[in-house]
Formats: sequence, structure tokens, C-alpha cells
Amino acid sequence: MLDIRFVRENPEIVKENIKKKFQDHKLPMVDEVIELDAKNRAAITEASELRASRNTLSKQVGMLMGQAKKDPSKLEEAEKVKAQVKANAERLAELEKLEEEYAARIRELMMNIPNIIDPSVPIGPDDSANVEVERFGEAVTPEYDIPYHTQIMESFNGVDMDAAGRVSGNGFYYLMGDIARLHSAVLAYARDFMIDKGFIYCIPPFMIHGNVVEGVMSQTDMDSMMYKIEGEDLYLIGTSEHSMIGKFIDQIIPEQSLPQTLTSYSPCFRKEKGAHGIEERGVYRIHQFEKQEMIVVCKPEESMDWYEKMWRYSVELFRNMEIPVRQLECCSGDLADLKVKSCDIEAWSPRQQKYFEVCSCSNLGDAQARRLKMRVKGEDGKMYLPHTLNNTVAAPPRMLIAFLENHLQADGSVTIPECLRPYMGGKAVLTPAAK
RNA sequence: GGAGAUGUCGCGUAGUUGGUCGAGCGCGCACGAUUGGAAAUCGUGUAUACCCCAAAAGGGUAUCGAGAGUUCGAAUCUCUCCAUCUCCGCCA
Repeated sequence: MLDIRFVRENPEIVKENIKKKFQDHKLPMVDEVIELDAKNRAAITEASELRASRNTLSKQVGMLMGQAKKDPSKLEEAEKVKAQVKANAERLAELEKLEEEYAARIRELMMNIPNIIDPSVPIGPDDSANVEVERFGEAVTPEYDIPYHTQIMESFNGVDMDAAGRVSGNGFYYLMGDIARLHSAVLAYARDFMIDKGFIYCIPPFMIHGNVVEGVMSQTDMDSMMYKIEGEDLYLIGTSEHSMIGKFIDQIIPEQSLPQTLTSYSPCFRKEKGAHGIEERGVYRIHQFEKQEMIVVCKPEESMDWYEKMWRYSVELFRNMEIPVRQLECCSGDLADLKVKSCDIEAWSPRQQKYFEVCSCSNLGDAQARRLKMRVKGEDGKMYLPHTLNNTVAAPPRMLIAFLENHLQADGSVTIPECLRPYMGGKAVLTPAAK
């Protein structure tokens, strides 16, 4: 969300930005919001004046009532003043209603006007125009066939999709045995990796209030992603980012405590509305998964440095696990409205002969901070909005797909990279279950 | 889940027969004076958001857990909700 003052003063920049994101249908929103803002301010000004006169008149009543104790004739005078205040009450109520209507519509529009993208973001209409920036590690394709990931898991008796379907429906999974252990090992390693980078480990609430949801994501995302608890003002989180950024709602953050570097674990729940292709079967796209996340809240001038550091952490983690990856930069049209800049870290799939998304690193600028009213009090006493960033550390079971495909050997075994062995009971290799 | 108590400016408190209370006092903090320096002492200041103003200065509005109501006027009265504490119940 942008600052309404910025929109008021720079309508052309805002419109240009909308065009860059190929959202021309939103162009009229800019003029509409500026007009509403002017009306709203006029209403506020008039209402403030009415309230000011009400306050002074009411004080007069108080004084007159006091005097009336000695001089009953003052009572009449007081009644006159009362009537005067009452006369203004109607207009004030009218204005208050207007203010409310304007504010609601302005907020609605502002929520839909996209954040200003970073000048470095490549311009393009959709994900087909995303730009590969750099590859890390050699994308190896072995001689032997790499089966679909659920098949690999099944060879270890490591997954039961049928049972999950019966119990919870499509989009759920049972992980079992070594595969389940591998899942936990990856999370534990990812956690410790981030702790070693100086991040603070957090376990947040897995359900959050509606106003927090609205603060951290756009309305459309909310409808298509979030599960609501029936009869309660609670939503299951889609990522721990929601509770971790929400942690700062309405808070004034001391400047000395910046940057806040946090790494959080949580299960994530997503509706995943809409149809998905055949490559999204298995545990690729599911209603529930677990994720280790990194969150940074920092001074505005430091956010781009953190952005660079954060996606590099993801690369380092995947390289430690001996998985080839690449950095794919999101183009303007594929960038969510709240984001200033974003990239995906994609892992190599030897089966599909292509890279697929395993991490998503985003700089949200001050958009979340403005929505959530999180502010920093500077050394000079002035308030400003911090920048917020988030990035995936590891999100199994999806990342297990990359793991299994890249570590599967010709004999059907799976090698465990050095860094994960302490979390796997020292094992260097997993051997498939006997048929 | 049941019963009771509480919720005021960074912290601690005053304020509950509604009216100079946006709010007193103490602590803390900032600046200044005093001092060779420090402590102590004294003085001054000490919220946030928004509106008006070209800007500054200045003025105004709102905010005493949140929301709604009564009233000319509410920190003070009524209702709803939330949070905290104590006791009971239940439970990983």
C-alpha cells in the first residue's frame, strides 16, 4: 500500500507504475482516489470545526450551569446554548457518515493500487517474462530414469497419498519412515543454518485474526489462499510470514532493535483455489506443508542489501544440500501488488529437465508496515516506516522433490549430503524398502 | 468453560455524585543551570494520528483496552467485545 500523500503528489509516477505492471484497468483508480481524498479532507476539516465549536459551547454550558446554582436565571441561557449545539449535531452526523464512507472507499482503492516497483525489476506481462539471473551448481541429468517423486517416496514406503485422500481429501499427504525423517531433518538443518547466520528462531501462532491477514496480504490472495475457522475471527496461516510480520501490528519499534532478523517455523495452510496441471500432483501443491522462513525488518536504506543477502542464503543452503539451483527474477507483471522486488530460487529437476520454484524472496518496501501501522522511532524522535522482507529457507515436502530427484542413484538408493547426516542418525544413504 | 477483580500519557499511580481532565503526581528520559568532573540539587521539556496553513510558527480534531450508546458535554454512566490477574473446572 502506498502513502496517499505520495499518490496525491505523484499521480503520474503511480500511473506509470501501473502500466509497467500491465494493470491498465486500475488506471482510473488513481484519479478516483485523489478526488475522494480531497473530498474526505474537506469533510474532516468541516467536521473538526463543528466539533471545535461544540466543545467551546459545551464548556459555556458547564459554566452557566455552575452559575445557575446562585442565579437561576442563567439556566435559561444554558438551555439556549444547548439548543445551539443540537442544531449543529445533524450536520456533524452527516459529515461523520461521509468521512466513514470516503475512508472505506479510499482504503479499498489504495489496497488495490500496486506498490512502486524497484527500477531494477525487468518489465514483462507475466511469469513467462521472468528473467534467469544466475545458475549455481551443475544441473546433472543421469543416464537412468528419474521417476515421479511420489514413486521415489513409495519405494521407501515413505508416502501414503491414498490414506491422506480418505482422511482429509485431495491435497494432503502422509509421510512415513525415512522420508518423514528426511522431512524433519531438512527443517532442522534449515533452522540451524539460519541460527548460524544470526537469525532468531521463532515459533509463531498458526492462526491469526482477520485484521492481521488484511495487513499482510491483498484481498484476492486472501480469498484464494486462507482457511477461515468457522465462528471465530481466526484464519489458518498460509505462511509464518503472516504471523511474523503481524507480530509488529500497531507497534512502535525502537530503532536500536533493527534490523530484526527472524527465522520462523510453521505449518502452512493454503486453499490453492484453481486447477493445476499434471506436474502438480503428489506433494508439489498441497493444502498443508511445513516451512522454515526468514523475516527481516530493517531501515529503508538497508532493505536492498538484505534482499541480496537473503536470496543468497537460500542458494547457499541448497548448495550445501548438493542441489543445483538458479535465481529467477520476477518481472513487473508477475510481481504481487505489495512487492517492490522479488525473485524465486528454483531447484533443478532432472526428471522434468527444468527448474522449479522452491524459495521466494521478496522486498515489500514499506507496504506491509503502512498497512499494519508498524513504525520505527528514530534517534531524532521522528517516526518512519521500516521495510519488511521475507524469504523461504526450506519448504518441505516440496523441496524433498528436488532433494530426491537429485540424490537418487541408479540402484534406487538416495544419498544423504554431509550436512544432513547428523539429523538422519548418521546415515549416508537411504536404501529402498524390499518389495 | 464457570465465578470474581482489573485495564489511565515509557513505567508506577491520582482521578468513578459526568463539565477549566488530554488528564495531576512520582519515576524514567532529554536539554539547560550548578560542579574541576560526577552524584545530588534546581529549571524546562517529555505521546500518536489526522486536518488547516506554500512552509515554519501557529491553530484545530481525535485518542484514558476496543467498539457502540446516553448527554449540550464522558476517563468518569449503560451495553458488547478483548486482554490480564485470582479461584474453580478441563486438558497436550
